Amino acid sequence: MSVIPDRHTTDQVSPELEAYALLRQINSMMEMYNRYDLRSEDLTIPQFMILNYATTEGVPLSEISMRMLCDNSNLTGIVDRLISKGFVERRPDPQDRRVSLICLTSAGADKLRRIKPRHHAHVRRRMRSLSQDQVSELRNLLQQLFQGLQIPAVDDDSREA
Amino acid sequence: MSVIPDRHTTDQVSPELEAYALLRQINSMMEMYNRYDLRSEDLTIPQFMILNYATTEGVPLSEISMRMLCDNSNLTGIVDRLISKGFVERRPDPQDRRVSLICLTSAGADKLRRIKPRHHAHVRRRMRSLSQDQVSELRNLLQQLFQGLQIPAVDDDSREA
DNA sequence: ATGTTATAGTTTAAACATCAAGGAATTATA
DNA sequence: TATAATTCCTTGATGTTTAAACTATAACAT
Repeated sequence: MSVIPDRHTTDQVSPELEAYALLRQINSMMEMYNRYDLRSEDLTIPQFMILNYATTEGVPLSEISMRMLCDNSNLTGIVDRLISKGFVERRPDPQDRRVSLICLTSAGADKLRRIKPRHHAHVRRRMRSLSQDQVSELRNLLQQLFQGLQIPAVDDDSREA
Repeated sequence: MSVIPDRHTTDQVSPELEAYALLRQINSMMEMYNRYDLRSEDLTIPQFMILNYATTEGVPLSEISMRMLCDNSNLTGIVDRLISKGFVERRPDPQDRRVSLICLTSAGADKLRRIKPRHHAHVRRRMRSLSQDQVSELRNLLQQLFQGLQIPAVDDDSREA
């Protein structure tokens, strides 16, 4: 392997690194498309995600942050903006006064009903370069990889005990 | 290892949407791990990425932003921070006075030599839940998907004028 | 009751991203 | 040569993310 740091290609030798680089790039491009789609609706990606997780009955903020794999503190500001747009509201949980429930308003539900089917259609269309079988195969591989990631990395090179 | 049960399971019907959801989640988790790894080196992910693209001879900033699929304006501040840490420097391009070349310092090269092999090893290790064949298969599918995304979704007419 | 620990959410500051706008240098075109 | 269009980079406004510190509530142990 070359020691000299060379500009482009020769670094990415292993299939693992190639696969991961592709995964990141695909994610970036899909995000670009999603951002563009949502722009005309005056929504950002995280705002749309929260809208998707909220319900009319209300969902605890921390449940949303767990699903979104992010910290509670992220959501505070995003929820604030969604509230100012009238799409969600905060309501205290009568069972547990620490919890604030994120509730979809009827305006939010309308918005979601209008956007979501189109978003899903876009995602499906953007994956048309794969056959149905290939999509299923991809999903299975990603599922397996995801589950492997769930159990946090115990380092090999760091001998414990 | 239960992946959080999704309340809205009725939404995720198609393999395409499932695959995309998994891709996003995997990307999030890998980023979490990467961020954690780099933390001890006092580097952020974007800083590490720029470091990887920079060379001692110098690379135009816009070349880096193209590779990173981001805007030039992102990099200005990140490069500033890398400069203040002594890992890169800006040099004017004698050929074209508009461009500023991002040059890896020897300190930056040292840092990179120390971090990069470990980072690559981590990525490979985190994909161990897939066999070698599965990794190759995944790479091929992602490659195909990525190429399909390259040409922006023009609905039907993929004919060249 | 008292104190400890854990959980839910917010706040803050620093870093990053997106987008629009602008300055400076280059290239294209008349 | 003049001017228009383009390219490279930066700046500023708005929004998101991370990490740490904080408030308030809850659960649990003496």
